[in-house]
Amino acid sequence: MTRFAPSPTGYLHIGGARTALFNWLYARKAGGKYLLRIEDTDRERSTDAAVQAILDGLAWLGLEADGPPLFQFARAGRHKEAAESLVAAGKAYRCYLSSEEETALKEAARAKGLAFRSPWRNADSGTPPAGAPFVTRLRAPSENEFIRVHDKVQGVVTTAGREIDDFILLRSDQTPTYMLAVVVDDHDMGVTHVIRGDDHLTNAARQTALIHAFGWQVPTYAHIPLIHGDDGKKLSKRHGALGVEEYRDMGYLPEAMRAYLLRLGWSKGDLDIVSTEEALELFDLEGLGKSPSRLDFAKMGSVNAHFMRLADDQRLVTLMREHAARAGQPEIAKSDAELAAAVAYLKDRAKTLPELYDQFGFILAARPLPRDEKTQKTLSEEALARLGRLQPILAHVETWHHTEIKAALDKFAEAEGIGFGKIGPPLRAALTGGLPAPDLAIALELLGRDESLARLGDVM
RNA sequence: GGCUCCUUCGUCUAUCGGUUAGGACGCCUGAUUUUCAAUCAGGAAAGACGGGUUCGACUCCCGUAGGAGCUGCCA
Repeated sequence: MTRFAPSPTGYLHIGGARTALFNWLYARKAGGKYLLRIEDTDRERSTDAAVQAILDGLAWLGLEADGPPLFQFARAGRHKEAAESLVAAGKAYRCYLSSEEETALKEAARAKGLAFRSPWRNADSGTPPAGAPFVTRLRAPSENEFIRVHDKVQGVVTTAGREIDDFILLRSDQTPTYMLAVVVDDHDMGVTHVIRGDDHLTNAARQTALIHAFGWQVPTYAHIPLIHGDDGKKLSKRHGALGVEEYRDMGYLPEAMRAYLLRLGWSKGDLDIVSTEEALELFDLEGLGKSPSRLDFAKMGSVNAHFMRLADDQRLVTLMREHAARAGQPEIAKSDAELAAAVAYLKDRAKTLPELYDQFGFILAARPLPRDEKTQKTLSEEALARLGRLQPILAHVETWHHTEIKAALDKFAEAEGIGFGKIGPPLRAALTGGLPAPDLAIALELLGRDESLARLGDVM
């Protein structure tokens, strides 16, 4: 049983997406379940829009949970009850410190290099002021105890009890903190494996102390290194900490995102691009790396190109149309079937969906095509004369298919007694006006006979 | 400040005491060639630094430097 537990305070960024992917893969591989828990105990910062963004992002990535999402705040009652059971058992206590007193004590503790302890942790600290607000704190492990976290990535991490402070379980308004909620929920949900960012590594020691207080089973931890920006600094909005929907809008395929994210921090020998199907067979915690990795858009592009080639042409047409619409680009006035046929030739020339759309540029261009200096030069008098002789031949190609067109072109070049190098450039200049386009026979087929002949006519 | 974690080509990584330190992306060169790509062939490119341990260290230990995290009534 694994879980992905984002807090809905912003979009689902790429690091979170990778964490979700690893949890999802691990559960599926092991025949277990993967659940989603929305950690919304911070009422100030949690928003419904963020919840939706996370849900949408995960859906786009195809990382559906094995059950409905659990909203943590809805379980506040259970959390409170759990904390109170700890108080009753003497493992936690009520602390009546004012915030000024607390700040002073914390500063003093820090100056001495000790973790914060409240005087209220001791039973003989006096009678509680009647009606005064209080928080509930964990009675942290004693000075000579050690908490060991057995982490599948980081190894055994030992923390001295004196390093663990009497952290708050229940705030003064009796709502649970993150530390309490995580521990109680993971236990109640039956979570056995916790795969999360290593920003939680030191929290794992705290949580382990809490779990011990409850007398519960400690889950297996795997703290994965964070993803950094391409400058090695922490991921920020400037360099890639975008919501996953922005990657979608940049024209990446979800299966490519999964493959790229998988390799960011996980490896299996020399394997490079690992499809989701293969990953479902191969994923393991042993392959997780220990050092932070950086986002590399160039690599991401090449991975995406790989999956574009494998993708179904009709699907690419649909996705490409969605993108063009979203980007406000003109629609391509051709049927899906026609486009799919073209995509088959054009998709290995594009790394992303917008690039695929751009490949249609030469088809979309309106007649007469503008000519730059280079095309003008290519269309010499000699070349134009030759195109004039080619025109009727193309007009009579029986089936307008690239193999037949190619045969006609070759035959023409032979008849003219010239290499294709003499006919290709001017023909291309006439047909595309210098825009990038595929092989000429294919370009001719895609353009259609009428348009092709019309473009030839335009230059003569 | 204290505690914890990390450190192999520009990037993602393989290596788990003995290798010419391998692969991928990117880059460079060449081939192909009708543009741009794609493709194919080749190339440059790495163990942060300093000490140990050992017959032998990228690999184990210590230190230094750099990076990151935690140290919240945030998660």
